[in-house]
Amino acid sequence: MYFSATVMLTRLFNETSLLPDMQKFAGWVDDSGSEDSKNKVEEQERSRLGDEELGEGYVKDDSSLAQSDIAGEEDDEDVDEDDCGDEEDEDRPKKRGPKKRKMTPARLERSKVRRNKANARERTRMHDLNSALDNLRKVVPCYSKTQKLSKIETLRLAKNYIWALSEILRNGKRPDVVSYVQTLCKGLSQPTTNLVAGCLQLNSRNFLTEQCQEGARFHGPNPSFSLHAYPYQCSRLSSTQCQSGSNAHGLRNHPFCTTYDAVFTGGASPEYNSPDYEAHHSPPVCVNGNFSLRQQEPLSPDTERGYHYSMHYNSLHGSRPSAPHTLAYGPSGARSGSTHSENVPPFHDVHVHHDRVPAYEELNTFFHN
DNA sequence: TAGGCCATCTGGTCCT
DNA sequence: AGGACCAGATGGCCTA
Repeated sequence: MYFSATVMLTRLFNETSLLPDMQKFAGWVDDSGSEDSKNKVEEQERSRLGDEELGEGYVKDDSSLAQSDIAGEEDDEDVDEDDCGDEEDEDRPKKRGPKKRKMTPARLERSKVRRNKANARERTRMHDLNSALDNLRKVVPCYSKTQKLSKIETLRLAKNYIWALSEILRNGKRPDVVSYVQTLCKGLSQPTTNLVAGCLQLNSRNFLTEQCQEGARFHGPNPSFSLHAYPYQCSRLSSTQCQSGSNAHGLRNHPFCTTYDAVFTGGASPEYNSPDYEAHHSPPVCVNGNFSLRQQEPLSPDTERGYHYSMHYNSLHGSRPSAPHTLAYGPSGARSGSTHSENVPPFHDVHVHHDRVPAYEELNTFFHN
């Protein structure tokens, strides 16, 4: 059995049976956004149907179908000729496969209907996929209704987010904000990096330059990151947008973005309960703690085109640190100061350490009951 | 104008 | 036969 990306995403975010208690726990209400997308889709469908009724829709469909069908009809004639000629010309190899039947007007019509139905199904499928992606956008850090992350960036950020949460659970300690942002931004484009940094109330330029200058900090005995230059300039988001923080240009603070303190210091974010939020805090879930180490694998130049990957995990080279308290995150960063002695597990009733695997199961049980 | 992103159509493949 | 999934092609929109 395999799960395609479509199935995974759709099941993950559309089938409420999978996550009812998690949603209950976190107060997720995904319907608002999906309503928007549904309305949009319905509007498009109405206009499309209207065009169709007017005979203006599916022009390309009809023409292409007509062309292919015409071609098919020509093929049919060829087949018929071949059939006649095969007996005469034995040198020519016989065509394999089922013989093409002549396209009668009825078959032509059925073919058109079938093609249109297939197109409609494909549209629906893609809409479902996009809807699932929209839901994913809402639960990853830095959700903005006006400045949506692209599909690929959404997936990358989600992957990093899961990774960061799993590291938090595994270590049972809060990371410093800079390391946390670094984890989230791994492999993201510069605009998205700026967006994430802005979401976390971190001046992205300072974040980047500071990291470049202080990169040595992350190359200690247990280095977590190495950071090189960011050659990318913010292209899609203006620099003012990127650096003015989460309130810029309609960007609304994502609960997780604004609640770094709330989550990791035990404080409460005043915005967290704001009705303005379209998204809700996603519960940290670590399925088994065994996240793939394939992040070290070379990325496909095709899929990763145009981006300069400037961060990588040095500590992910195959083996995990055996000590339960080995930090995958670097020392204290810009905001946390020297507060390691005050490190509080993000979830007071769950202490997850590397050598206590059942904690993950307990956590899963907690979220699924 | 180029490049990125996206929606849609389309034909192929696999499965039921 | 029909549906689901996938990838390629194409054209539109937006931004630098």
